[in-house]
Amino acid sequence: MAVPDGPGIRELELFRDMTDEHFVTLMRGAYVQNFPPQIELITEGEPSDFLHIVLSGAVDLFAGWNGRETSMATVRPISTFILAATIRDAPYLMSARTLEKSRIALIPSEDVRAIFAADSAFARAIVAELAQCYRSVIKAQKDIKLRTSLERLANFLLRQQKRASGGAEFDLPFEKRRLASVLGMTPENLSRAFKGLQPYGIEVDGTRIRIRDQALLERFAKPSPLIDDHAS
Amino acid sequence: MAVPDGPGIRELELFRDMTDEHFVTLMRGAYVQNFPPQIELITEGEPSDFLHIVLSGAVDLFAGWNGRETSMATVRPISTFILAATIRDAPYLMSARTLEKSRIALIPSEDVRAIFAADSAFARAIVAELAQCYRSVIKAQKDIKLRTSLERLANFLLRQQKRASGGAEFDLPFEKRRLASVLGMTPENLSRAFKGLQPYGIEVDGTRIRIRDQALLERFAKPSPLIDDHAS
DNA sequence: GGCGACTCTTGATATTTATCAATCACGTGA
DNA sequence: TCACGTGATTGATAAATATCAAGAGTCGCC
Repeated sequence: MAVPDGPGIRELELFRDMTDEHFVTLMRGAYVQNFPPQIELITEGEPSDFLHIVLSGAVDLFAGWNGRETSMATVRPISTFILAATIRDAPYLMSARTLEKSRIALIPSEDVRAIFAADSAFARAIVAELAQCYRSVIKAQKDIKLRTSLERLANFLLRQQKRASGGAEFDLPFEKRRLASVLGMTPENLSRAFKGLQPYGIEVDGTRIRIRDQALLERFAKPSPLIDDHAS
Repeated sequence: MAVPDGPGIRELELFRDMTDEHFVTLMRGAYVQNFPPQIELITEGEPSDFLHIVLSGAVDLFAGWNGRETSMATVRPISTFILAATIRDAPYLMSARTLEKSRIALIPSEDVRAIFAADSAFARAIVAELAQCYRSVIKAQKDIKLRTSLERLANFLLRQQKRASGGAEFDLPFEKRRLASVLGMTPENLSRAFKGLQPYGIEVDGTRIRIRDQALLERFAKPSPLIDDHAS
């Protein structure tokens, strides 16, 4: 029930430039909660009552249809999720579950919409964030429509490598079966895809990845900033 | 070169609530142009100098990688495209080309960003539009990750039917090869997919579609508002 | 009317991906 | 320590999808 004034939130791009007064108002109705792993935080189809912010841990956004399920994205600290549903006051399009023990801030959607109308700096930040999210999904869409699973994996590894300081070795950020789902394939196929990348210098040991020949992998993966740059 | 004060733009949700003064300012730098079919309006990777608005005709948004190409969406009057790139002042993630003879309004991105900062009603409208766009892409992503090509086609037909007044017969809104690309398959496979839907009461005659048994098709397609409702 | 360019369709085949079943590896807790 | 559960891997097979190569229809145009 503590007000989430701890490290992080205020420094989020989304809240950085709004007035103190509005920030306090927003936080008054908010609360922070700790969740164990594998807890379903929201369910697709439900009304969006809260804007969620991951303070620590990790959250998986996923969606289902007709008995199938697919992982759409992983949210890591410190960022928000389901902003769009909150803004439009529309039902969630995705479900969310904790991957690890996580600390989540919840801000009533109503308050977000109210302050959004009153604080133009906040409004601007929301627009920037939404535009960013939109572009991320477009990139994911291009990834899946233009590339084979092997190419998707190769490019994922390059992106992950960059995120993990750029060295030749790094760890996968989550379980392989979730990676498979994110990349739009089955766990069995992911195993085979890793083998398929051996000729391009990929070594796998459990969750540890080693890129033996950076140039060779890049020649195969052909990463493009218009798909793989998460920043722009 | 005429100022685009004709029917439509001002009534767009995006511009409806902004002040007259700001609207006029925005339109001062804008211009309207007619394009023949198959003209490439923008190219992915280029800086986003203009917000585009389709006044009449139709525009295809597509993306390419490594010699492949895929159709991402079709923009029909009256709506904008590449709003996100304009807002973030980032390069286009998609290219755009006219499908038919089209009338397009172009508003300098700089002006959009300036007025956006000054007019809170405009800012709010942009947020609503962006959130809408984001949700649309999420739905498209779910469509492609959770469904087979046959299911995607079946649901596309149901969506198209609804858009075309809901009768048992309607026309495809564009060429089959583009439809194939939108649905993430090859033209050959689309042909076969249409045949595969015959047992579910689909009849195809050129661009004309007939749904002989609505309930049967829906039982197969299992449309979901969380994927197929374009409105919410 | 008939040529040419184009899309669409069809068939044969290859590739990619999924499914099913079994085994392996690893960590946890009794 | 050893069973147990879980995720990862592997192999065999099936299904989905793509590719290649014709052919058939369509449309505009001379």
